[in-house]
Amino acid sequence: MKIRTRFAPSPTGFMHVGNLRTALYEYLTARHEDGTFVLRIEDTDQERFVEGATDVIYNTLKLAGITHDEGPDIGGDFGPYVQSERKDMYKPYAEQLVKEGKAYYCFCTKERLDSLKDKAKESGEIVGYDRHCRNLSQEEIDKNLADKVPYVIRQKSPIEGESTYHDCVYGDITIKNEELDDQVLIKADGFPTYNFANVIDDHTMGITHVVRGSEYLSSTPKYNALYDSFGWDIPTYIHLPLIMGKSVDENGETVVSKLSKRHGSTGFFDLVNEGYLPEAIMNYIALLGWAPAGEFENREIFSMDELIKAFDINGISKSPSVFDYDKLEWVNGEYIKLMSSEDFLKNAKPYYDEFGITPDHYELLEELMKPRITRFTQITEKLSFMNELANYDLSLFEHKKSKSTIESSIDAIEAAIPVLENVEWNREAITEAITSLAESKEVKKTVIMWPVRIAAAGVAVTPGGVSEVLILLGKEESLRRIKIGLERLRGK
RNA sequence: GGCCCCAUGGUCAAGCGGCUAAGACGGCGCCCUCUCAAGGCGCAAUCACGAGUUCGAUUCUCGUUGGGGUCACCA
Repeated sequence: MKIRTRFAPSPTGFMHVGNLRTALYEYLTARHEDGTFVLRIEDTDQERFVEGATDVIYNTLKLAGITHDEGPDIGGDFGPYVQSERKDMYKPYAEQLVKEGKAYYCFCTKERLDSLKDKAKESGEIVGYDRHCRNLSQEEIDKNLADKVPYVIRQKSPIEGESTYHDCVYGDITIKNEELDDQVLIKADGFPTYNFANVIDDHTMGITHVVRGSEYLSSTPKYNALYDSFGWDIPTYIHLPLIMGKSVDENGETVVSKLSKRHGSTGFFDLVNEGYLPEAIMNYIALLGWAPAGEFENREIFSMDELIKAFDINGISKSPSVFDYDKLEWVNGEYIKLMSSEDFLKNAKPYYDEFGITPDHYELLEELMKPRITRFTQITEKLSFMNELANYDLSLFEHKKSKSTIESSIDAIEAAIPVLENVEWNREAITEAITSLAESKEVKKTVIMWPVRIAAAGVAVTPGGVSEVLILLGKEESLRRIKIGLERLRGK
C-alpha cells in the first residue's frame, strides 16, 4: 500500500519552524517511499480565524520547497481539504458513536466545568471532567434535547485497564486508561474538536502514517480509542522530538525550553527576513532531530532531493534538540558559497545598490563577498567603508606585523601616490606596482600596502586587500582619500 | 502534582555488549596571507549518578537525579 502522510496546520498566520520541520518530515516520509503528501487546513476554531493566514501556509511551503499532491488549492480525491468545509460530515460520526453507547451528550455548562476546575486546583486533585453526564437517564437526555439545552458530545473513554500502542520512534507506549478523560468530540457550536476532526479526516483521507510532535504521545490512546470505536485501522505513528530554544533567565542562568518567540526569530519568515535562505533553513532543520546514515552519514549539506533519498525513520532521535543559530549561520554561509554567480548577484544586488556599485565590479565583489558573508544582509556592513571616509584614528596606521608606523606610513604614501597616479587601474597592475615600489625601497611590501589601504578605506578591516579596495573606490576617490591621509599624518 | 517520554562534549550527533567513543557547528592554536575572511592542519571538550545482568557495559534491567511533554467546548 502506498504511504499517505499529511500536514495539517491551523491557519494562525505564523509558521513556527517547529511546525515546518514536522511538515518536512511528513513530506520526506511520504516522498522517500514514493508516497502521497496531503495538505489539510485545520480551521475548526472559528474564534481564531485570521485573514490571509492560509496564504502564509501556501507561501511557506512553496518557499520551503515542499510540494503537496492534494490540498485545498489543487484538489484531490479526498476533498474538501479544509475542515470548515467538511463541517457537516463530523457530527454524524459522533452521533453514530452516541447510538452505539461509545459517546454521549453532555449538557454541563461552562460555569459548572469552571467551578470543577477551580475546586480541583484548590485541593490539588486530579483535574478533568467528572463524567457527570455520562450516565444520564434517557428521559433526562430527551428532555434536555427537547428544551434545546446546549450540549457537546463526549467520548466515553475506557475507565479501567491500560492501553498500549506502538510508535516508530518511541517504541511501545503504555498508559493507564484512568488517565484518559472523556474528551469533547463535537463542540457546542457544532464544530468538531481538533482531536475528533483529526481522526475522522485522517481515516477518510486514507492517511497511513501520522507524523506529529511528541506532545501528542500521551493523548494518542484517546485517538486510538476512537479508531477502535469505529472499527478502523490505527495508523502508523511517528512522533517527533521537540525543538528547544536556549535562553538566559533573570538570574543569568541558561535555560532550555520549548522553542518560542522569547528565543528570537522562530517563525520561518522571521528567519527569511533576517537573511537566512529558505533552502539553508530547511537543510538545517532537517538535521535537527534526524541523522543521516549509510552513504549519507556525516554529510551536512543536502538538497531537497537528497533529503528525500537519504531520509529514514530509523534516524529520527528521541530526545529534544536545541535550535542552534550558530550552526544555521554556518549552513547559510555554505549555501552562499555554493551559489551560482547568477543567484549570488540576484541576492546581492539590493545591497550593492546602496553603494551605487556598477556592473563592472560585480565579478570582483562576488569573489570578495562569498567567503566573507554568511548572510547577504552583511554586505552593507562589509562595504560601508565605501560610503564616506571615516574620521579614523591615526593609530590605525601603526601595525606591528606589517612593520607599519606613523613615520613609515608617511614615507610609503608619499612614494605610492605618484606610482598610483600613473598605474593602469586594475588589480594586477596595482599590486605589481606597489610590490615593485617596495622592492625598490627595500622594504616589505606590507610597509606600503598597509598604510595605503588604511588611508583609502579609513578602517582597519576591509573585505579584500589594497588593490581590491582601490578598485572598488575608483582611482579618483582612492587618491583623494590617500592624500587626505597623508595630510593628516603630516599634521600630527 | 498525576501520567508519559527522554538522557553521549557548550550545541547537532554516530554508536545499537568488546572502539584510542566518529563527524559537524562553536571555541582555541598553528599554517597560508597586504587587513579580515575563506582554506589547510591540529588541540581542548561527552558516555548524569548508583545498583545489578555479563568474562566484559556508553550500549541490557532497575532505581536516583535532571530535562521535556501533557493534563481545554486551543490547535
